[in-house]
Amino acid sequence: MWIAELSRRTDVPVATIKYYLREGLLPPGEAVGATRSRYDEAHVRRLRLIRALVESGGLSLARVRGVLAEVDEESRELHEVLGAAHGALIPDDLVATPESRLRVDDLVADRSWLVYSESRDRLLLAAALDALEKVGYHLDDELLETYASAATEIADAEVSHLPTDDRQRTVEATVLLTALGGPVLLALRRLAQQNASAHRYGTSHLPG
Amino acid sequence: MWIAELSRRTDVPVATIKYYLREGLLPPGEAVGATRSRYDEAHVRRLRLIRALVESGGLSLARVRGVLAEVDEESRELHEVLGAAHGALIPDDLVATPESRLRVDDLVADRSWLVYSESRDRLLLAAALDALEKVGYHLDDELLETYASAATEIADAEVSHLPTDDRQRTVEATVLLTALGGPVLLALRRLAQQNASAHRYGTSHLPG
DNA sequence: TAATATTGGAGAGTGATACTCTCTAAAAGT
DNA sequence: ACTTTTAGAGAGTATCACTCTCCAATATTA
Repeated sequence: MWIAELSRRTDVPVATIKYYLREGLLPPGEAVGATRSRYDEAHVRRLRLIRALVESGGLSLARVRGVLAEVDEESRELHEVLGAAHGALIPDDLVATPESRLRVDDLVADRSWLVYSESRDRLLLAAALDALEKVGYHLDDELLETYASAATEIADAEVSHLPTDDRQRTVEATVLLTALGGPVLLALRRLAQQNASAHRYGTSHLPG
Repeated sequence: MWIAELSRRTDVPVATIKYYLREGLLPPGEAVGATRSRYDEAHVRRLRLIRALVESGGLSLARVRGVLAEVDEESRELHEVLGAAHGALIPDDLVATPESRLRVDDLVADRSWLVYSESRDRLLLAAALDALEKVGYHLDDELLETYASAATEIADAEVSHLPTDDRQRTVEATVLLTALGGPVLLALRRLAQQNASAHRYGTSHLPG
């Protein structure tokens, strides 16, 4: 298909597709003459993936580029792709206090989680805990444990629901579920918070 | 304290504080003469809250402004503040298919969640589900139920851990926990995903 | 065959966001 | 008297993610 059809199929303006091509987010089409290239289903899928990560996952194009590079890394073992993709999703200017880092290491050790010791996700969690401390809000162990248990249930279910037929699909689904499952989970948590809050504080009015 | 000290105490540049004042994110100090204002602890707290929401919660200043407006709405009942704050946290250009909205309504009804029927969080969840559908990834009922159960556990724990001594603190803690608890939860989920993935796919290498 | 439309490629322009800088006149400290 | 700080307002800057404009080279249609 030509670029116009690719645009129609994905609802992405031609100018934007050209921009993604320039930025290396989308691989070039098959050149047919000097002013024409042919695109295929892989381009449609890739373009939809990019838009999903940007629009719904809230990723910057730079981060999408990093994630796609990992997705395309065919040589990596499947269970390494997840860690690598996670790494690409994480900002690179993270800092955390030694206290939080230790707390995270202890949590991981207590649960015997198989996580690379250099995993940047550890740092991400430590930084998130620090952010709460900084505004005077300490997340106590009980709540943190509840989070960790819930996270375990979720992650186990997610990984067991991953398609395994085709490597490329598995990798794509992994990235998608990590990036787009987050918003789903957070939205559910908010609905559940409203419910919990209504039960605790809502005496006078009943939700309609 | 003068603006210089406010800046020192919060690590926010004077120019940025002035910008927040202009933008109405920070209430003006007590004017002392024409070229001098006095700021107090409330300003320190407010400024730290703003930075936390922006830097760690990833909110735009426009959204922070909306959240703060709800936080300052003294007349509202406590259990309404949460819904209002949630509303302010949600983008206003959301759309979702009727199918997803129905699915969300059913989920809420099945669990007998006390959630306002007009709650924009319903729409947020429906839109998140749509985003996954759009890239050809259907979140099946089993996984959605797992998410919902986990979300319930988390939300119940969160709401029961909220401080209740002082109204202003409760409201602030609610906003903080909603905005900054998300990153904590997502980071934990990622660590748990790596663990699950290692158990499922990681046969040859052991994490070091 | 002539007129019209589409494409690849590259550079420039745009609009939003979140600052950051500069300036002025007033006042406070020394 | 002199230096420093401030409020307030406007202008300038950096980044991001497009979006527009242009050109020569084709393709398509009349």
